[in-house]
Formats: sequence, structure tokens, C-alpha cells
Amino acid sequence: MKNKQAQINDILADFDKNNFQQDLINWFKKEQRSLPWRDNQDPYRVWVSEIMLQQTKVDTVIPYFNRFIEKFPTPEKLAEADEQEVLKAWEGLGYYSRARNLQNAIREVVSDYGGKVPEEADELASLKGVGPYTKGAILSIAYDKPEPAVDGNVMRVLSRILHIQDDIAKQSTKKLFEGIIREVISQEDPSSFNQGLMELGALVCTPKSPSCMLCPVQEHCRAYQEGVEQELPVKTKTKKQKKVPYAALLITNEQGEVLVQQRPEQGLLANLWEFPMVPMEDIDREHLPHWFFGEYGMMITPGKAVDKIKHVFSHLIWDLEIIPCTFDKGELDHPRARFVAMDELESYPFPVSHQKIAKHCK
DNA sequence: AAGCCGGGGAG
DNA sequence: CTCCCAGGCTT
Repeated sequence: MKNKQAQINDILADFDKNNFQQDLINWFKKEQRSLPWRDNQDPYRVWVSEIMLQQTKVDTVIPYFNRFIEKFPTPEKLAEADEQEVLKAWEGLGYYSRARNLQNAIREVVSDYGGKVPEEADELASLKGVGPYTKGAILSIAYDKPEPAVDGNVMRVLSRILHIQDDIAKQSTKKLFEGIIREVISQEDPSSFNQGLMELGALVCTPKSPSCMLCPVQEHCRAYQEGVEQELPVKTKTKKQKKVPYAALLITNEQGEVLVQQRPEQGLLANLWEFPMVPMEDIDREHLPHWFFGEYGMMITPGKAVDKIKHVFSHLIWDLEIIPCTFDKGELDHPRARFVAMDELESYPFPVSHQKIAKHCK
């Protein structure tokens, strides 16, 4: 192809933009779900919802959103909270860097913008965790600005309506869709337009078997007219995860407290808590006590495994063997580990995998 | 461009 | 099982 704008012009040459906008917006205003973050246009609430909704289903987000807003009703309240408190509110939702970045960004809003979420695209984009999608979502939904908010739904819906066969896994394709949205977005109601595309993707133009008979923009859809809606969007495969074996240790002392530790500040499940994990890919089973003494300064005797847990992440798989251990002697010497009473465990943020392990404590 | 970063539900 | 979900950051 020549250049991007030429491609966009070509795609939109025979597209009935005005009627498409009207059909989409009318449908959205009539059929949209009642969701807590749609109560008003408070940019803080819109922001929190958009972060939570990243790679996460609406039904999963609803209870988290309500609890989060109740606990941190304003930017100021979130800014002054402990990070552990925020992670606890995020516990089980996944992608925990979202929570840390959100608080980081909100603190910047409070200190540098007087607590008011910026309306300027560049200022918004400079905030931690606010990428092209979230920026556009906040600008259009909270501030009624005609900015593209291109997510997976929008790419699926538009690839079908406009019969676009570019690979949506490529970021150049996302740019293409942003360019298209800039051309076709409603200037009068960009909020309903953007949300309408996403709502359509969630309720009608679904990945597997779209409900084309119920679609409000069926007459605008090139893929439907050609009967190829199931073939779109085009997306390259993702490779499968690597398995990593661990022994998760349940170590209790004489007071009945259990040993837990805070994970590193960066990387997987950053700053969440866990039971000590021994990488069994590197450590021979009989050397486990020796390895543990070197790391923690304590002598332990591993018992028999009481359970196995397989936990799947997006890029790897943990094979966890749950092993209760007796604490023989020595003194705990580890910067991020401590003994905690059983009834205090619940105040620490744990990933779901270790919440399952914790059930074996009793 | 590719890898890292969670967890859940649909089919 | 596979896919994917209102993505962003890092390398």
C-alpha cells in the first residue's frame, strides 16, 4: 500500500458514515447495560473503571469497582492510601501493576494537577498506566472529546464492518484503526460512539458466533454481506506457556505462625505476598533443606506433599507442590520474610495461587 | 516486534 | 483443551 492515509481513504470511500453513527448511537442509548461506572461522567471513576476493564470482563470488574470506589472515593483518598491497601483491594483481579501504576498516576494528578484529571491528551498520556486506549476512553467518555479508544472489541467490530484483514495482533493495525476512528467518530457524541462500538462487541459482535440478525449496524457490515464475519478479525496465534515446577513450603513455628514473604518490587506479582517457593528446576529434592538454610538461615524438614496446584498465567505455568515442613532450629534471616499468625493472613494481598495454598494451613 | 504481566469464563 | 477479554510497559 502507498501510505496509511491512502489506505484509510480507500477503506472509507463508500462508507455511509453518518447513518452508521446514528444507528450505532441510537442502539447504544437504548440497549446499553446499566453499569456502576456509567452513573456519571466523573473522570476519576471512568479512569478506575477503564484500568480495571483492561483484559478483564465486565462481570468480574463490577464488584471490584464498587468496593474500590467505596474505599477510595476520590483521587485524594487513593493518593494517601498505603500501596498494600490498594493491592489488597485489587487482590484476585490480576495484572497488579495496573493498581500500582494507577495509584502512582493519581498521586501525580493530586500533586501536579490539583486533583483534577487532565483534559489534555499529552498530559494524560504521560501518566503511568495510561496508554493510547485509556487516554482515548477518558477523553471521550468523561470529557466528550472525539478521540479514538481502540480496544479488542473495536478492532473486531470494525474489521468486520469494514472487512479489514490486517492482523490485529500487530500494533501497526491498531494505529490503522485509530486513524479510521478519527474519520468516522461522531463529533456530537463521541462518548456514545466509542462506548457503542465496545458494547456492540461485547453483546452482539462477539468473537465466536456473532448475533448478526440482532445487529443494529448489519446493513453497514461488509463482512456480513459477504458471509465472512466468522473469518474476522485476522489474528496470529500466541505461543503456549512454559511450565515451571516449584515446591511451596508451609512452615509453621511453635506459636502456630506461618512463614510468608513479600515478592520482589518488580516483575511477576510484584509486592504481593506468598509462601516460600523453591524452584525445583534448579534444586534437587534432597538438597531442599540445604538450599533453604542458605536462603533463610533456618533448618527445616520437609514432609509429604499434601496437594498439587497448577496455576496458569498468560505467559507461563506454575506447577506447585504444597509441602508442609517442620521448623527444627535456626533464626529467620531473610529481608522480605516473616512469621504471621493464621488469622492475620487475610490482611495481606496474596495472588490467587497462594490463596489456594493458604487453605492447607488449617 | 516480541515478551512480560493474572485471572476467569465461554465453547 | 483454546481463545480472549474496555492494554500497557519493557526490551
